[in-house]
Amino acid sequence: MNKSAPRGRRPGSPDTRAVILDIARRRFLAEGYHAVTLRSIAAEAGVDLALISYFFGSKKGLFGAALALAVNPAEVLAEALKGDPATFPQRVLRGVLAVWEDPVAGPTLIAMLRNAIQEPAFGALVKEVVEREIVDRVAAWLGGAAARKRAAAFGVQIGGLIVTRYLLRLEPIASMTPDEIVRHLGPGLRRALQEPGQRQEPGQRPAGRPPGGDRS
Amino acid sequence: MNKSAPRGRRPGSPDTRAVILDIARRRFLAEGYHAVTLRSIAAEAGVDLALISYFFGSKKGLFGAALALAVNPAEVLAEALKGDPATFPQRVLRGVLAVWEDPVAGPTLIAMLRNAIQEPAFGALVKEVVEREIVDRVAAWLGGAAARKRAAAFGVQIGGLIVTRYLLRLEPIASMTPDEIVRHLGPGLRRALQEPGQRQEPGQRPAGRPPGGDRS
DNA sequence: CGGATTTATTCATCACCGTTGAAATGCTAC
DNA sequence: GTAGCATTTCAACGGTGATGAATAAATCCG
Repeated sequence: MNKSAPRGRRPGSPDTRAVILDIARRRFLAEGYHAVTLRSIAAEAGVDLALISYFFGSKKGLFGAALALAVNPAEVLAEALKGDPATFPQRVLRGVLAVWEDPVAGPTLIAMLRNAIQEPAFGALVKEVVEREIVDRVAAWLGGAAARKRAAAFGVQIGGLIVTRYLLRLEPIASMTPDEIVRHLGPGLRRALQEPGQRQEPGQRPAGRPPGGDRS
Repeated sequence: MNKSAPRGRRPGSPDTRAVILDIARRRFLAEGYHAVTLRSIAAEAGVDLALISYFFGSKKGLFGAALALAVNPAEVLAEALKGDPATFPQRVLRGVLAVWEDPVAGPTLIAMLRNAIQEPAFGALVKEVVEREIVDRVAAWLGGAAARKRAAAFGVQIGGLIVTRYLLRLEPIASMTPDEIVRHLGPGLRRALQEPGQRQEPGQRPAGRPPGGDRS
């Protein structure tokens, strides 16, 4: 019972590369980077192990290629930046929740973040993107004194939400509804955007700061 | 040049177990779980590979044993719960910063958290401890409506601080001084502890809310 | 003291992992 | 058609964590 396929190229034009990529994506998301072996992917694709190296160079290369087509999280922010400044935190929260709970984008982002936390090379990339695309933009939008630090305080809370809700799945944060999240996190988020000395005036946005303001 | 040690037990009473544990701790903290091989630890300890399995069962067992003697993060909270309620957030922030920047406890906690995020079994343990020791206690201390959810909003921010500052080392949060952290995160943290509907009155703790203890 | 038991240690080996180089085969351009 | 390129399998390598058997010291017990 010699079932080994003949040696060279297969007849027809089967897109083997795409098949491997599909299987890899599904497996990596479901089981995590280290738990998935190249051999098992090759077996599931009905393909020799070496073909994966041929197409993607290495296991890391395959992982990167499989998870490449994620959404760009910066778009959520760009969208949220456009509306009424008074409700900016709510919009960001809604957007973040929508993206991270999207059945295709969410798991991809989670897998990427998981790996960023343990793989320094990958982590540096995430770090750079977040700093440039998130912190700097919020800081520019904020203006005023210590804008970058206020943006950081904002980012801390968004990051905390993501990690506790989606990575560690801590309760009760993991099972709260989006409305509850907005209700409980919105005020603190808004407060973090203000300048630290200031008191919050009831019923209005902190005065004297038109949204197109000066740089930090 | 046959340098192989004789087979059985060594003379004297060398505490080989402790030696292995020491080396393992240093290496795991410096290089991370996956980068360290049991063989390299065994070599550095001048010991056969199988001895590690004999003492600790598996690589995971060794990792757990090597990182077991960490501080109890719940103590930080217990300490902070005792003082003036108005400055509770500041005390927690100072305590968290002190522990996570401690040269011995800090790296241990970071390594544990890193692994908790990628290893579901280990993550479940962290999850349980945090929920029981942190969230529940803060909720009990808070009292009032939706105490557990307000405590969760608090925990989100503390968790976000830890992840962004110590795990991902995002700027500018990673290089801010403790004073700056307290200045920028304190107000948002205090706001998260209040009940969501309320407006913050300047200069005092939230006044007596209507006792309509509605579950959210 | 001396034999039996427990504890510590090495050796040899296993199955599996990711990577690599060589060979074989089909497809495409000239 | 045939030369070259893209795809595919095969075979092997060194490295990994785990495990069972052999051996020697320490300890217990009479």
